[in-house]
Amino acid sequence: MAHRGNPAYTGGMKIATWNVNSIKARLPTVLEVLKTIDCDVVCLQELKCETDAFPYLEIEELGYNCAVNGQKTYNGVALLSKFPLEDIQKGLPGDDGDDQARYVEALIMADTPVRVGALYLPNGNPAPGDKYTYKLGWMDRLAAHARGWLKQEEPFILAGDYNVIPRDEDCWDIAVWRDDALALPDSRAAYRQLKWLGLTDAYEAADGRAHEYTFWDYQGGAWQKGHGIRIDHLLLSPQAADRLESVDIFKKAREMEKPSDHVPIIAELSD
DNA sequence: ATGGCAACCAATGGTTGA
Repeated sequence: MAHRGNPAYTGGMKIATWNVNSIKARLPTVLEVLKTIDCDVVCLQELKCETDAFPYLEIEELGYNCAVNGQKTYNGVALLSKFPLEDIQKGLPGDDGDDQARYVEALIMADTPVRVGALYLPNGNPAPGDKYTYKLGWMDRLAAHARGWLKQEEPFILAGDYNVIPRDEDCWDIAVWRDDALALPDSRAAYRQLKWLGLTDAYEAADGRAHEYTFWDYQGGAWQKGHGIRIDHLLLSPQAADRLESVDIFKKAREMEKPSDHVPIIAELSD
């Protein structure tokens, strides 16, 4: 793949997920980051724009095919791929009546095709409440969908903003987060349920260090103080996990001009 | 005691996010 900048490189795949917090407000930053991290597949969340308003031209110019599930003002997800996309599906099965644009998947036609789902899991606050119930229901639907995929025994990846802090050491101060929808026992149990199905958290498998984060609040100088949380994850099927080489959190994105409050997390897979 | 920060839509403030 010449686009990797290494003519001798003939395979593998770099896949990133990043909550951009408005693709319109962030476009110059997004384009610069995408060029820098140079991934084959990118999952974007919180586009905050309708499908037709997605900046297709600018993103396609970087060599990406785009599958977009947009929505006005809120949510919105996109799947970008330098390989052709097939079987594009928007929304999770069982989403009937759910008008929130939080999921898009496609078959990435790499040498070995990989199915990828790009997701923006509900925040769930305040908990308890309707929003928390919606979050847990959404996670159940995601697990049901993953179960169906696992039966195919093919490589697949569910990547996105999960809005779940998996472990105490994935935040700067668990005392602050313990009663938050991102860390409550039911949220963590639902995340563990995904892992018990046989999915692998790429970060935990390839790195696993405590106090490495993907989100820092805009408020209170959280970035400068190191007050972050790890909530953006890539979950890999066994066939994808077998190929996991490394994971990198692109923290540089948080100190750029007009940054998102999230940064990309990147997994590299071998052939 | 409150707002803090950023983006959005709509409207000169309210809502959402995490």
